[in-house]
Amino acid sequence: MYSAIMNTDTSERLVEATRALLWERGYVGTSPKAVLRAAGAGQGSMYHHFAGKRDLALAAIRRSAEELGAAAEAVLGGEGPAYDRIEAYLLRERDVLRGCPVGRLTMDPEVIADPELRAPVEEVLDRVRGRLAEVIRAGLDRGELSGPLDPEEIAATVVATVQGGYVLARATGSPTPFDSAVRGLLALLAPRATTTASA
Amino acid sequence: MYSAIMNTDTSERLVEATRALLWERGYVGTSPKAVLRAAGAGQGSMYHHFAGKRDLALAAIRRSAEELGAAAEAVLGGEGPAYDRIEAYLLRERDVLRGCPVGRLTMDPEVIADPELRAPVEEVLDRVRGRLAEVIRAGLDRGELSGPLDPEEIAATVVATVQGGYVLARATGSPTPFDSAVRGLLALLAPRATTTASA
DNA sequence: GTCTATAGTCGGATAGAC
DNA sequence: GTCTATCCGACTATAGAC
Repeated sequence: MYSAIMNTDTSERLVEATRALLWERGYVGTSPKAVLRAAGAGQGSMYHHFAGKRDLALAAIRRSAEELGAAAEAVLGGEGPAYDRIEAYLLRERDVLRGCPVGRLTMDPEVIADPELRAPVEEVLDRVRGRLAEVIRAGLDRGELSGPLDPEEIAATVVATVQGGYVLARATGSPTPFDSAVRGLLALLAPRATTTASA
Repeated sequence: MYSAIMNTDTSERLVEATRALLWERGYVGTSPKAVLRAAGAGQGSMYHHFAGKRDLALAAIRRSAEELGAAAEAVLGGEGPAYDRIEAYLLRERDVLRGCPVGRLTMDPEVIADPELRAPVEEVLDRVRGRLAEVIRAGLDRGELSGPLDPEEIAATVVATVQGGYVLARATGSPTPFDSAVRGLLALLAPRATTTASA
């Protein structure tokens, strides 16, 4: 395809269908047959555009990772104070009960065992973590955040809280524990009486 | 089995093999055949002791949940200060790269869709969260923890950080981000200069 | 490019001998 | 209680017609 325009074509529909199924059922739980049914295509179409299940999943995972990275950058790249940007990241619109389309894949042994499939997952999660660390570091420098905190560690805590929040929400069948976890973290991050350790 | 003694029997081996496979591959990724191979049993044995895959998984999930609850209670039930007990919970021995044998199941659509399979997962996660909330509430009452914090929220944050830490660790193939997330959370929980909001 | 037909393997479960 | 034999459908892929 040298003409990149015009794409509600079959290839496109196959990738989108795969993304949805990967999100819901993971790699092991997603069959080519199910993808074809969802995309409204036949066997031949899929094997014409992709080498097989793995190749199709690779395209889908790459796109999901890209999308997640863009969404994170959209809320973290702003101009406000560090706390506000972290808050925006934590409170951004999410389909909590569906879980994270990227984080979910880490529980798939076949994804984790395959370096190429795992790479987009690792990269985007690292990137978000790094971006959060920058925001936190800037916040500490400007005195917007209190205490002797390691930016990399806090960034990991923030991402982990979100990823773990999905787990709690799915376990209970309700978004409530996700929201609780996020509010708890925000309370811990909230600038206290700025008496730092200088007392 | 009215004589509860004597159990390295087949039934026992089947449950243990199922627990291990469920942990590694999840419900959809675990086949009866793989369980039988791991347990060194034949088809007949399994269908004699259990009604089928689902029934076997139910037994395995219940046991894993029980074990997790006991491990959590062991570190949280101590006598020390709240911070120390939370720290003990966060730092307890874990096979980080294998993920959480219980939390992992929340990503399995067939487990989540089946109320009986989901119940042990929900219950134990709720129980740990409740137990942590008690510890935190006591810590706040005794002034061991600072600030206007909601015990239920902080408890959710603590459990979420652990569950999400597994995700980050598996994504990178290293336990490091799990440890970072935990240390970040401990730094946030650490009693500051106890100047609370009374200034 | 897309379709149907076909192949070989595995998944989950049953039947019946021992 | 445990075993082997067997069933049927699903999974992943290939072949070849259109």
